Amino acid sequence: MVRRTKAETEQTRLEIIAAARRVFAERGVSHSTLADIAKEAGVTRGAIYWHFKNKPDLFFAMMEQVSVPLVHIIDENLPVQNPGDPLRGIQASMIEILRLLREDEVARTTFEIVNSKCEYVNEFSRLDSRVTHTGCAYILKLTSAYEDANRRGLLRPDADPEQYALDSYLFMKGLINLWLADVEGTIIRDKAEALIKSHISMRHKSARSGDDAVTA
Amino acid sequence: MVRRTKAETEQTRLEIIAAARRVFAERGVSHSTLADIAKEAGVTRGAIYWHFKNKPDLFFAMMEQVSVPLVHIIDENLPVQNPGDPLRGIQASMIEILRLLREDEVARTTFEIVNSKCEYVNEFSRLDSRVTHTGCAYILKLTSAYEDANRRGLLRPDADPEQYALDSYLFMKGLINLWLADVEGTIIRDKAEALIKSHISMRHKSARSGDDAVTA
DNA sequence: GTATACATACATTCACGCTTGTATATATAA
DNA sequence: TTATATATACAAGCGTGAATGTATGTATAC
Repeated sequence: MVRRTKAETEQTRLEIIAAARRVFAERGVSHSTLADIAKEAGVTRGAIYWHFKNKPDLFFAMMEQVSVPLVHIIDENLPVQNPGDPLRGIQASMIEILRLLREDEVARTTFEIVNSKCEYVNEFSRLDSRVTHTGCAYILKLTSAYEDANRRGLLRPDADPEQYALDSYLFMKGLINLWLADVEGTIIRDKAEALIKSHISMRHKSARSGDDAVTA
Repeated sequence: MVRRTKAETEQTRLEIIAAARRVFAERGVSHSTLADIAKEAGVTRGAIYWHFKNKPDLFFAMMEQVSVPLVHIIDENLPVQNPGDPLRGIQASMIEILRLLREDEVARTTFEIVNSKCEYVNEFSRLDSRVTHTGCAYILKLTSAYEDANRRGLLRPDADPEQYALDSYLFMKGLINLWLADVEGTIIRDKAEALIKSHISMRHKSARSGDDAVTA
């Protein structure tokens, strides 16, 4: 086969990425050959080398498919959702990220690969710093939200917004990791949402009964 | 060369592990060949196959070298250190783990490999569950400590010890990860200890000025 | 017609596990 | 005490298979 229409070409590109995701998830990135991926996608290695420079480039394209909606989720929930209660926004962003992991198989599989099925050396080390960069952006947004909450007098008197933000980020980072590792769901998959609420509730200046009493 | 004394044999074994650690750290586990490791250790592949079954077995031996002192640190600091204040013990265990990362290059390098330079598929997936298992043990110990603190009335009235423990574990998991990724030290390496104190202080039922006022 | 979007073929490199060879240590018997 | 047998601790080479990148072929959309 040969030259196709633009739409078909793009379709081929997407199918190669989807195939790469499946193969990466099963064998790990290092042990996934471009021949395997090509076979899985129903094309040959030539097609892959046409669309992507090499394996790291393909891997990066696969990551982009998820990092974009992830940033979108954060930006949608963090500040806008509950203008009156920033803590609500933070909590919402965390819960929505978890929902993404639960319901979006593409996102979940990609996270699994990025977390535990890729070695960040040589060509791939720059991808690692890219992940870190995205994380730092989330930290900054969390810091703003906590500063806002502090101005509104919602936080404990001894609160440091920047440290709260870092603490929350590390919590989410750890949560995602363990959530992915906890395949059987016995450790935290069923407790994750309650855990997030506990994490946020801990920051309130006073104890709260339910999770609806939100007043400044 | 051939048959040596027991002490020399053990020395060879240790040097092979040390060489593996260096090579793994540089090239990643998948792309490290046993020949590379042998050359780095000043032996041949034959020596490696004598001491270890295969690459996963060698990798596992490398991990054991660190997981043993890690568990020791936790057990030494968590309950025993400050019998009067369990929160102190939790904080101490966290700070000591960080000290291990900072001062023990063997531990630090091993953590780097385990975290971001190994793909947990096939033979290596069982090693991943081993890491998770060690983590669960830490969670249980943290839970006991928080339950103790709660009985002593140290925690916020709305505290749930089990959720506090999970939150702390996820925090440490995320902290170690980001600490390792933060090679330049600009993100958290210099703030890590303050962050731990903030994390613990947040759990106290009332705000505390310094970090020395510990009374039941 | 020509650039495009692939498929195909090829050459090189290289890791892994196995097998075989050998020098040394240790135990035991004479 | 010494000779011998055997286990130990490694070295070295080999065959197999496979992955990468590139070079080239080719049919089609534009």
